[in-house]
Amino acid sequence: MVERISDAEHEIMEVLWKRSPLTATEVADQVVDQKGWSLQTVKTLLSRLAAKTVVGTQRDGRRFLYSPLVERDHYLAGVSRKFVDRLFGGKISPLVAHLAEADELSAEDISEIEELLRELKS
Amino acid sequence: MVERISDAEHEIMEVLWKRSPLTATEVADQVVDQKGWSLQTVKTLLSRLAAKTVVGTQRDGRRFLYSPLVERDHYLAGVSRKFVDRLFGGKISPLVAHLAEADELSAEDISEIEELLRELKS
DNA sequence: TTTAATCGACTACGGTTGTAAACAGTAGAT
DNA sequence: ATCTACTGTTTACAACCGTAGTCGATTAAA
Repeated sequence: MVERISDAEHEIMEVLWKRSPLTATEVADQVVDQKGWSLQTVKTLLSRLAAKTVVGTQRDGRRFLYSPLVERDHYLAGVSRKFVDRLFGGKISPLVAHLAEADELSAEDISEIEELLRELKS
Repeated sequence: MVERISDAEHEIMEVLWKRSPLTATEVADQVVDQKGWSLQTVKTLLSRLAAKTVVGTQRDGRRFLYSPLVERDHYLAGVSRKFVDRLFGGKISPLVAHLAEADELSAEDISEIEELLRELKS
């Protein structure tokens, strides 16, 4: 089971999943402006992620290089499962139905999903 | 925007969405065994939900009757949106793809979703 | 009418989260 | 050799969460 990752921590993970290893400052450069966080905040989040052993650290002189230790796919699969279980009794069709009802599905979404399903069946 | 509802609170909401209004004890009867909570815990959760104005209270003698003030559909739509936004860049097809890859989609799920999409397009 | 059961309100308390300041070590500049 | 800038570490702190004990009021029972 993958450790729980909070919302703010998840932002950091996304950065590292895009490219790694990175220093704290490099990570910060990609989120500070967008999220309005301070460098200190980013460092705290990185430490917490490291403590949870969901990112790994590698010394590079006086600083650390951070890299994800869990794969994005693996993590997403886990949280998706939990989400669908908790809110939709484990079935994804009600979720699709909900998004559909709320007009959250674009024509593009629809064709993409159809394509996916076609592949699945073949 | 609907107030944030925590996991434990959500359990309570599900009970109230099924039937309402209910007294605290009645709500508790439906979750205490299953979740291993005490009656006090249920009362606390109900109070917090009431404080968030996501359930309403109606005096009935010395006790309260609790009812949901937000519709389940509305709430689910909101959290689904947030979830898909945060983890999948707002697009649901990657979510479907994930569940599919993890073999989480049964043949039944697939046909249900196809049916949904057919309806959408008509 | 005294008592026992029941209600909601208030209090508690350790853990997590978001957000960061303060601090201490160190490498590089002067 | 000193100072400065940059690192990670430690500490902070309020809000939220899970989980519940306690307390004062009230009602139903005896």
